[in-house]
Amino acid sequence: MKKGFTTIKDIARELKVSPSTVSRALKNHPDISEDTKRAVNELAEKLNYQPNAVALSLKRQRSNTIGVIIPEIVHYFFSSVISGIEDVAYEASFNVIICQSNEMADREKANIKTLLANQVDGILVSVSKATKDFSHLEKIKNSEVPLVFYDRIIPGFKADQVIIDDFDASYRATKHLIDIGKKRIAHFAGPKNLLIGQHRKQGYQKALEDAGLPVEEELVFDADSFEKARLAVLKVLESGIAIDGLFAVNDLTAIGAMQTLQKKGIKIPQEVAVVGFSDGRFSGITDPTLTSVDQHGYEMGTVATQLLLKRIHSKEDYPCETKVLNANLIIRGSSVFSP
Amino acid sequence: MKKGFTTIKDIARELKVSPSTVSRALKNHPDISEDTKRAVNELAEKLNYQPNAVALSLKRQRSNTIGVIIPEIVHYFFSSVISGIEDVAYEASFNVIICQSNEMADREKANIKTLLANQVDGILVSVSKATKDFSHLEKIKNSEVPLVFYDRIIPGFKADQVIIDDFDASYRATKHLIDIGKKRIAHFAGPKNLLIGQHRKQGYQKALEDAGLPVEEELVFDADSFEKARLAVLKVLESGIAIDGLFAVNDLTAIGAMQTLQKKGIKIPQEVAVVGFSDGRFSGITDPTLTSVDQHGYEMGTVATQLLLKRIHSKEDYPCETKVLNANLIIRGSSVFSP
DNA sequence: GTGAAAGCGCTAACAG
DNA sequence: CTGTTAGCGCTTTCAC
Repeated sequence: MKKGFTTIKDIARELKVSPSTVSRALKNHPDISEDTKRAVNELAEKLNYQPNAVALSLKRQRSNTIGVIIPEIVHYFFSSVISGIEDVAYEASFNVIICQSNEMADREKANIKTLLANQVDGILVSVSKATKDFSHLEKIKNSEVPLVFYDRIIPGFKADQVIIDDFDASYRATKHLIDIGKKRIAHFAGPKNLLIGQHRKQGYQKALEDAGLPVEEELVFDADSFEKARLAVLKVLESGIAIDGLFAVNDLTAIGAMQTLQKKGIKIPQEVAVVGFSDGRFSGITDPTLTSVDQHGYEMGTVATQLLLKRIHSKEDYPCETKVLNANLIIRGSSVFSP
Repeated sequence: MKKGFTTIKDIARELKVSPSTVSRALKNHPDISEDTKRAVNELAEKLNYQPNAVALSLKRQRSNTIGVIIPEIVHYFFSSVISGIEDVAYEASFNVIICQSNEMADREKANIKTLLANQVDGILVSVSKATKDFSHLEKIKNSEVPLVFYDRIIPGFKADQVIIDDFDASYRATKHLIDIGKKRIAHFAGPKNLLIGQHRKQGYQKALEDAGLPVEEELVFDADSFEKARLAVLKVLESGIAIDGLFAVNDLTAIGAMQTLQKKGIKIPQEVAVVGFSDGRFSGITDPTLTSVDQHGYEMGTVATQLLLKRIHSKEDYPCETKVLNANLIIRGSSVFSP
């Protein structure tokens, strides 16, 4: 393509030496005389020589590139994961090819095909919600290209993985509400069929249990969006269920709930304290600011990439690793102590 | 790398034909007999043959890959741009290599080097805030790799570009406030040295002018963040400047202002109507919801990529194009008509 | 200390 | 209809 890209041959021709000599000189091979080295490096500099990474990949049978499959890049959590991936990859001189599945199984499949065709040295995957059939992922395993799952894993699939301890995070979020003196804490829960929703609910219930508080199903509501939260709050208020705390499965839900509570004249955190689960960067701009679990997307990206690079660089096989990240509870205005 | 990747040679050997025959059969070349084609395709299928994209790139001198340099992926605007890029690239069977500059000039430079070394067929750039020296970008131009700027351009640099009409958007935002009956509209402005800030302020002023309203410098405040907005509002209130409308240079600023106004008992939009400029997805979750300019990041990504692909596929040179996208004003609760 | 040659996987011009 | 050959840019044995 682009004419004007200097190759090793160009340098060799000009200097009347062989391409192999140039190649060696450029990598400072001990066999080459100082004179030749100097001449080669000077000319390379002058002609702005750049090694052709594609030729190198073909030769070396490795591309110094890792592939990433991400459900949807526009979510703050995922973009921060990418940011972490990118940073670690950059440090290790690896490129990153990003593919979005847009939550479609077909697209995920096509992405994997592309990545494999491009000889990526490893693949990071967060599976799409629509993926039911895992044969394309099995195919990666068979191709001996290292594979690491992040966030959305496939239970039982043998591969390295990085996940968040949803149970623990929810436990701590709920415990925090208990610690500041709340006794009837509602939970706005996610879909029952998603692992993530189950774990968060279980953490909530365990915290109540451990504190000797009753675990009541009537305090758990099916609400995992801004709008559903509004409705759920209205339902709570109408039915006369008295609550003094709320742990929501995500931030948007928490924010929807806060707004509706406030509209009804309920003071936050004095009357009802609220804790969310971070999937955005909303927590700092609400009024009051929202206590929330920080999912550490960036860290997840770095850890997953480190796992992958380790696998790529290792000669022999070793057992799969699972890293469980602890999510931090960031305490903000919506749940400060208020006796 | 990965053993077990089937190559054309493997198929050829097994079928006792030459690699070229296999190559031709696979691309349905008319010269090849139906029998051979069938045999080849069947075996290819069976062995799960995938063409090696790296070898193809080397051969063809084009990689079917475009490089993207993005300041920071975690911003909603930028991640939505990527989403647009990705979608168009995917349709055209192009891969996308993403590099973050993290607003650092060095990193941007290194990224470009990597992209060129990887023989990308074109590059999309939004320049980092720190970039003062443009030699690395000039280098792209010299290398004959097509280059398209999106959002952050370099004035005077000859290349295709896609930008948003900040002036027009601000004009319409301000005009909207005037249309709903506001007469003393403040502007919370961005840094004076950034083009973007200048244009937004100019659009604001022109709208006032055209409506026959006085253009007062005392109504323009240096405030482009959540926190600065708080302080600016307090200043406004203390100084007794009466305002009934506010156009902020971005959403976070608008939200900070709204909250402070509300805390002081001022009703939005009845007493003061507020309009932001979207750089996030906050507008739907504030109370009231925030009227804001939608920057159409996704569209910017698609348009920029189309421009780039056109340039990549075109044989002859043609004059640089500049696409100016109109940003929509999305009217929400913070500025509904209230006589 | 340097060069020639082979080869990574694929294609295409040229032969037959 | 199919095979041979050369070559994309680079590295790396093997010779000298």
